[in-house]
Amino acid sequence: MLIGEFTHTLDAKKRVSLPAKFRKELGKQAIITRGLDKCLFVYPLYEWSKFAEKLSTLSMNQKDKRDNARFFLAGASEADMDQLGRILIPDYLKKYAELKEKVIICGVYKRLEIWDEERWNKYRDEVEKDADVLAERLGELGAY
Amino acid sequence: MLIGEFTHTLDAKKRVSLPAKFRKELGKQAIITRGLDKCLFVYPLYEWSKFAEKLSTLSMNQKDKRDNARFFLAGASEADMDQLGRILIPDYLKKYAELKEKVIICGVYKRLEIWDEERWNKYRDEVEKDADVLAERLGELGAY
DNA sequence: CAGATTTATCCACAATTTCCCACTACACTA
DNA sequence: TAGTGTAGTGGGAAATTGTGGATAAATCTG
Repeated sequence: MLIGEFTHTLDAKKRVSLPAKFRKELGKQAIITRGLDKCLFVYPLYEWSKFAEKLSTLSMNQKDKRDNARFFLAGASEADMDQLGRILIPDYLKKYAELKEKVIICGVYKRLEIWDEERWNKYRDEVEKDADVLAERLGELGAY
Repeated sequence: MLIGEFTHTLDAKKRVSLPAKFRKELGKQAIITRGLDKCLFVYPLYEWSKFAEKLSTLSMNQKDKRDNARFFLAGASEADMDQLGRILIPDYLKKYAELKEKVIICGVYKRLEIWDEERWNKYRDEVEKDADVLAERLGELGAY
């Protein structure tokens, strides 16, 4: 189970080291793909293959299915770790997620997510704000 | 497994080098043909024969199926790589896909697709906008 | 058949990627 | 607190990749 939040740096050669905690679980090979909300997803190979297999069997005759397959498959890339547990972020994924030097790596159960630090902070602030509102309402309604 | 996205150039002699990553999987010969959404499909020989087999056994008495078969089969052409892993794009395919100098080569699991860079970017932006749909699909396919 | 144009094969350069090792920082142990 | 180990970061050298061009073979044309 991949949980926790880490700040790492993306070096000039577009490498990031994955938190040591996650390495055994990911094994030697992981797949990195476009994720939702402009972050990147990192899956252990076996998790991803299941997903890819399903995607690839979607009928080619329907445009929305083709679109989906392209987004996730073309957006994916094998990320094999070097001996120090770092992976390489392909250019197009770096652009997609707008990664700068500092990135956030967080575990979300079966996958990791990689965020640009700034975008992550903004995102989290918003979620937290919403949570306050939610909590307030709950309080008003006497749900505590 | 052919995945990933690469930007390459189509030179004056209508050659493109295929990403090194894909070469072993494609072998010395591939089939290139018209693809859907105005891109080109590139199949490894083995995958192509399966695909062609399927196409040719489609019922001959439905017009749309016949059209389909013609579209893919008549448009196909052998693409043998030179020693540096480049293939030649026939004129009629170059026109069909409106290829200019910069092209995108992306892997969609069992085939490659070749897109004109501009068209690809526009296309992807649109797909990306439908994040809701993507998220939904992810859910359906059990990627959470 | 000669000349011209296209097509194929080969080579060379430059830039990127890959692989390896070194350094620092922090934590845990003795 | 010194010592040991691990984790994260940075950089150098070698190998590979992508691209453009040169030369040779083939095809076309008048």
